[in-house]
Amino acid sequence: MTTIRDVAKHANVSAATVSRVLNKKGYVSKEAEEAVLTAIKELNFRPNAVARTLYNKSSRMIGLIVPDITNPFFPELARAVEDVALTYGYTVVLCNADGNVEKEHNYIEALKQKYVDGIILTTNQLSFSDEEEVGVPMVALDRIIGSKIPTVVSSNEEGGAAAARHLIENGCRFLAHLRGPKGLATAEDRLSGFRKVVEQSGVANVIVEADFHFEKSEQVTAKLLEHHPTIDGIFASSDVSAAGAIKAATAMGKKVPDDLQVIGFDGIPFGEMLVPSLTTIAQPIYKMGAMAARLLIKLIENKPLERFYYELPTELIKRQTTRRKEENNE
Amino acid sequence: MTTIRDVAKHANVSAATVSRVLNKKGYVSKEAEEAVLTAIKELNFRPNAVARTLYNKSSRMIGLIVPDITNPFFPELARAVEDVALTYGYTVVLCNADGNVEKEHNYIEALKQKYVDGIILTTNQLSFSDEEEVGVPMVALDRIIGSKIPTVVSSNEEGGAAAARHLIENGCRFLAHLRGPKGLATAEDRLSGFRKVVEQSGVANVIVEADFHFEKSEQVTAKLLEHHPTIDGIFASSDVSAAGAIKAATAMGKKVPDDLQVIGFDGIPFGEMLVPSLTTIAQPIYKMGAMAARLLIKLIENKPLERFYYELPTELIKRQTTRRKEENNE
DNA sequence: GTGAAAGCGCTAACAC
DNA sequence: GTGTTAGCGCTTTCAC
Repeated sequence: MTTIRDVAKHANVSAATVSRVLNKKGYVSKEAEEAVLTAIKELNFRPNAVARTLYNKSSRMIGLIVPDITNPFFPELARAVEDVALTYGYTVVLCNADGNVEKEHNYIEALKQKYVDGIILTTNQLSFSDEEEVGVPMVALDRIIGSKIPTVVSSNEEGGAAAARHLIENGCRFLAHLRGPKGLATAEDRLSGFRKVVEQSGVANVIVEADFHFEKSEQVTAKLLEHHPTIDGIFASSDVSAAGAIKAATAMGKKVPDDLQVIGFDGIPFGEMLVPSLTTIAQPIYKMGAMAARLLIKLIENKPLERFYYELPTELIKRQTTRRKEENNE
Repeated sequence: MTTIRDVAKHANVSAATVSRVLNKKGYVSKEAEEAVLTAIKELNFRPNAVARTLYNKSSRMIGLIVPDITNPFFPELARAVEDVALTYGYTVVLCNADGNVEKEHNYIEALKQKYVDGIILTTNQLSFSDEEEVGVPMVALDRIIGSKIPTVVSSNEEGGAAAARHLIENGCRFLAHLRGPKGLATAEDRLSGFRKVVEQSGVANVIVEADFHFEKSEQVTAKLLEHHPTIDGIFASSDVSAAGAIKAATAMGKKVPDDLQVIGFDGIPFGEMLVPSLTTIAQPIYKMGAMAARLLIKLIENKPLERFYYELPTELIKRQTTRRKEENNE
């Protein structure tokens, strides 16, 4: 491995001078600079990032802690984070914490020991009190952790409301909501938006737990439709959950959207690939990830944040699993 | 930050002794050890990973370079790599190279500068001659890079053959293959397996490019079915591609599997969520990732590898997009 | 058994 | 402008 001292010798200057031209800091004469530059080329020198990190206490790495990259919501988020990180010269360390508090803690410790400059958390659990000083810049993504930690979410409550509105406007008269995990703020908000609209309009409704989970949604929907055959609209709290509902309904001989309309939540690419394609409340997933990354980098660089809470709008994407009922029009 | 010297002072020993107990290396008296251990507890000392890395030239990190984590084949692979890495005390740095040679090179350089212990490559391109010394342990995953780099793939050719066989056995008489990107070994192998079976059995067939891509598959299938309305079986080179084919066929009024049978390749969870659920040639994705990670760690630890080429079997998973044609039975 | 000292490769005071 | 030096926090010879 060639070091800064090798370069220095080769260019007949001192290590300090080489460091100066590398970091474009301090005065260096034109001649010295050129000598160093050519020496660097000739020796194919690359500065050792670890030595730099040790001195600077900054690794230009950020940690991204997700519950499970296998959950189709997260790859796009991760991609956005990575893209922005790359732009600013950071690399990202991926951690799957499975919503496990201990695993998450261990990751945070391990990341700190590596001098990561910041951490993006998209975890299920509140794994530590927000007041507790973590000692490293953090931002929360798609999860609300505490008032001290900058947060990026989408408008889950309004999204839930929009979903209910859409089904009702389409003529549905008995709605079901396949809700997400209890205690998870995003799931609670979607439920709350749904509930408000449904109560206001006086439409019959049931709410059941489905945990964002495909098989569980399938099972739960099967039972639900058995007990309440007149359900004609389902709002699933994730697109994967919606797919489970559609599968169960189809297996029982119900036609989507004719007998039963279904709307999901998330807007992952997979919804478009279903037949019929899935109507959904889309979150701006990539934007959320990118924004979280940008906020984190601002935090790292001690730049001022305008706010600590960013709520990005969701959008109703009408596709084929919902349709205005003709017979209800005059 | 508390350092090894703080601990040393607190325990009335030298830094060297602390280091010895930290690494369980060299002789340390029982008393000294205990004193150090309690000092560590009391001061809540955590060794600085970067300082260690600088000295040891090993970061206990591995780089994972994928084309795009957003492609649903890769999250499971990444998860497997991360799980195994965690088991052995490694963390993983995620890099999306977009099949871009330059990006990939930059990543490799950046990773080396960080003293990563090894790299797993799942890239589209051969980005450098295999002979060229990269200077860091590497393994290739789902891609064949060169004879010197240990490789993990699944049996793509046999999988392609099995797909063709399945369609033919089911009574299809005119097959189409939506092939993957030209020049990509896995895609070529699937094609080659398909072709062998089809030629041997003398079944009519067409081959078109679809690039593993949903929209492209949809468009290409629409054209294909227009020109060749009697096509009754499609082998798509990825599950996403199969979804595109199904969508196009359905849009044209064809019923799957009655009018047209479709089989995919990959075995990603998404295939099960489709209605009808997707018959596919499943790769053992998690296993492949886990094996690659284990091989890499062996390489890192200078343990002997049994082989340099591991081909894991694919498996036909029969679901609802294919079905034996009754009218063809006697 | 244990400590002093050197050094991993880099940066930043502080001289000159 | 440039070099010398100390030091980031750890590990490891080499004395004792």
